[in-house]
Amino acid sequence: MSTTSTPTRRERQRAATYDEIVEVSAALLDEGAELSLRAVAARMGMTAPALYRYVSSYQELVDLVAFELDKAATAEWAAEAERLPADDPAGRLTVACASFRRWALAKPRRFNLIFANPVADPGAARQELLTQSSSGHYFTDLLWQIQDRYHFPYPSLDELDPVVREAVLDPLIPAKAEHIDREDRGVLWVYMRSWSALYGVVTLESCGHCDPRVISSGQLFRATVIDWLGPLGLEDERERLVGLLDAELAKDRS
Amino acid sequence: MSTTSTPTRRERQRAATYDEIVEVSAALLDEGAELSLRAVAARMGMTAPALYRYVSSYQELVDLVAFELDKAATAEWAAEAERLPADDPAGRLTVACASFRRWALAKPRRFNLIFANPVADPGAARQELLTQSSSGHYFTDLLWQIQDRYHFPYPSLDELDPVVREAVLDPLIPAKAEHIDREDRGVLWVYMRSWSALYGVVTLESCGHCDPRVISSGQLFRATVIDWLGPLGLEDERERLVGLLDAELAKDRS
DNA sequence: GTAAACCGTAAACGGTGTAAACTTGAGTGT
DNA sequence: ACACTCAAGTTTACACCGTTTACGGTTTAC
Repeated sequence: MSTTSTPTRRERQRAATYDEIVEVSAALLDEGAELSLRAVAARMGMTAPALYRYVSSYQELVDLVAFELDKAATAEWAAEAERLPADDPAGRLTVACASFRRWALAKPRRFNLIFANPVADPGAARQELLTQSSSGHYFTDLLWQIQDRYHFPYPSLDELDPVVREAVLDPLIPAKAEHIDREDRGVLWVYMRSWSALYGVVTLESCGHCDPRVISSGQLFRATVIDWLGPLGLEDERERLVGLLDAELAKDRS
Repeated sequence: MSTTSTPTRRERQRAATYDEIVEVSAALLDEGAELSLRAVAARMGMTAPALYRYVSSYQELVDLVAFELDKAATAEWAAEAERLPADDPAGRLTVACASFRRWALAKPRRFNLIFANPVADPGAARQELLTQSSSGHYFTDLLWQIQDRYHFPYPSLDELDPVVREAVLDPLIPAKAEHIDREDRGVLWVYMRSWSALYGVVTLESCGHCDPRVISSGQLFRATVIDWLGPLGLEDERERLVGLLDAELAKDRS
């Protein structure tokens, strides 16, 4: 069984092909071209049906690319956040959020593919991908570290709506959820709420559904992030974090 | 010139065709079928190129349908809000928001077409449509009525970021902006912020980018709306409005 | 060394948006 | 009433798309 030990030649080749598929797809996306099986295949020097050895449908190609680009993007802004020491999760979150937004505005087509894609209807396949979303894991983890350090308040299990309670006890986005004690799962509610806020502004800005000048000013995003300092127990760090945030936003205008 | 007086027979026929295009497109969308020129044309008993007498490209068809469906949806939840008297804008806003969400979850493909569509890149055409978005007008107007009645605080012009100030002075989404005194344009900032919050949760839920159980519980949406009661000066109405909101949310679970 | 598994091809089917040329029929001016 | 105009359709054609099928070679494994 070479699945865990050294991969065989064929396996390496196959993995490389997968990488190239993602790479080429990302290039097409960034060029503004349509993401299509034929275009990807052509640029790889193959014919379209050959791609069916790697993905079983166009939708699966999209899912693959979305998943990998999410992973890559997460690594990107995680790297930016690592400018700050590991014992400063609040600073890291601030930087990561700003990087997330910067990425979403710089590569709107990638953002759209990953985050503004209906994930609900087809049933099971995409739901599972959502479960292992890299960005989801990363932000959940940061938030858990912040709770560990700043002890922001969160609802107890019996304060939660029954349906929500069920969801935080058996979470779809597990992240490090197993590391979190059962009674402390209320933090996940805070996670969901803050993710909703972050996702909201960034999607609004990336999709352009408001005044472009307001987007470029960054004030909508700034205000939204600042609103969340309190609920996350970061009031004492306010000045420092806002400074950090403004420094990040200044990068966008250069 | 019969453009303003009685439309000529040809004009009426043409308008009817436009209506049918939108109608058929909506039907296709709701059936889960792809929205395509050929499908629309076929269902109308025409050939695809004939549609080019009405729209100059596929994108323009999409824009047309999006615009009209936005108008129709706005009329729909405006009608629901009119259960409440005209001098209760807060109640109307509460009901309208809940209706908006209900519509977004019930007709996700319509929602996606209108609100989760990149509007930024192509340049001018779609930007103009955004300007005259019915939903934008409706919510702006309600918020202005609430300000008129409850006098929630809003930033003065010199408190605003210069770029944002420019945007509120010469707004892209005009609504009844001309009715608002120049110095009072800061309310538009509150409008943008609350629109961002509403758009955010609803898009998150409609696109399914979080735990489906949390979506069905409605708690994420509920919490977001409640968070905005304070900033809109509706703290005194809190109990009544939350009751109204919960009554609306209860409809979804039946 | 041989059988099997894998990776690619070519050909084909039905679908898409779009451009061009052509027909038809209703509306208009004299 | 007749001719003219022009809008609203048609047919044909092209290039692209996802997908299926049948068919070759290579590479691997026993």
